[in-house]
Amino acid sequence: MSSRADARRNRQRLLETATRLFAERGAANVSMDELAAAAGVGKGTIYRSFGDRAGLALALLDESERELQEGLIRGEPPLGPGAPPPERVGAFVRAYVALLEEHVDLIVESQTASAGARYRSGAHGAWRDHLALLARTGGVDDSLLPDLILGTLDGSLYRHLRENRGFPPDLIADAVELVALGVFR
Amino acid sequence: MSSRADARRNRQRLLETATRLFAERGAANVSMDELAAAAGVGKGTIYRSFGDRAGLALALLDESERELQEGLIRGEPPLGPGAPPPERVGAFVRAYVALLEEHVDLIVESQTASAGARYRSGAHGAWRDHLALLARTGGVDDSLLPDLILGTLDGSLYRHLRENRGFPPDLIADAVELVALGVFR
DNA sequence: AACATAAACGGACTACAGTCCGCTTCTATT
DNA sequence: AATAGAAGCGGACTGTAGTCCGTTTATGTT
Repeated sequence: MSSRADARRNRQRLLETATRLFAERGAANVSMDELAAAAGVGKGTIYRSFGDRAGLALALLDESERELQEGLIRGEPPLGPGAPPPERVGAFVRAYVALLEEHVDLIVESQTASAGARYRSGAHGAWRDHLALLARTGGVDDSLLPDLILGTLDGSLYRHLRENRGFPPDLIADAVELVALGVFR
Repeated sequence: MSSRADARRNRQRLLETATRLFAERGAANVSMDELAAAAGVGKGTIYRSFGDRAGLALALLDESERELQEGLIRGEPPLGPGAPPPERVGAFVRAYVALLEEHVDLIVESQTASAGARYRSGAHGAWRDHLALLARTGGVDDSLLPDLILGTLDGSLYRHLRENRGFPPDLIADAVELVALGVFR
């Protein structure tokens, strides 16, 4: 990691403080100045550690995203290896909807900054790779379909469907699964 | 429209000036202050007319979106009425990709502002309604699938696929069509 | 322990979206 | 034509993301 201990400590404090503040008042209602003040550091320190607001959101998502990745690689089937591709696609969709349900705010924050920050994140690449692998295994074109399926799992779309249109997570997951399986037939 | 002639005139000038500036330097590189100055009005006038940046983008998109809507309602099949639903879905996808190709920047701008501005726009509702009608006609669930298909046509995703991943419009349209037809089978 | 130096810090500063409200201009009415 | 009131205007102001750079501090070296 960072060579200096104080930097690691500050980063850790920022992550903890951000988690708390975001939980208390909603990510969208916490400014970077407030976060800096609450964590007792200068604003520059946040930006040194995380680059920008999207980077902070991505860092806060990191743990949950790693867990899901772990499940995909080493978990029990059908999420992990062993089950036929269509079932694994369904399991992934459900797991990702659970992630959305818990962290929409962060996921949306991670998208808001300058064009396509999230698409270039490591986690997003992992989801794409996973779906691409399943596609190849199932004999399906793997170049664009993974991105399109992930498009149906977009954060602001999910929030819109949940909050404005009133659909429950299960129904959304069912519909996304239907779309995904339509191409994995 | 507005009751006052000067307001209509200012709105028109703003639309023309914005079109020109956006074309010259890219929408993302034109600030609201610059636009106001270039159009010779105060900044408040922009906000009175368009609400916010997303509203301005939506207004600039209006003409092209109306054309597409017109094509859906009164155009020749397969875009217009008369062809079987799956063919009409394909035609819509291609037409929408053409719209994206021409106006990604504006479409992305129309999404950037506060949560889900675009989802609540009239045009987006029209696309959803259109796909929902086709779904019903084809005996397919129409509650969520239209939104998910539109999710695969998201502006920032499209830009990412075009600019970062290097796919040409045709391939993207093919893939989206495949996804859409997968559920409309 | 003292030092050199690179890493990290912090807060003033910039640029920008969006708000607010006192002032101006249009227009319907007489 | 004069007028009153509503509609619209404009630019100073606010809040916030992100940058910049002079100052401070951690750490490896002697």
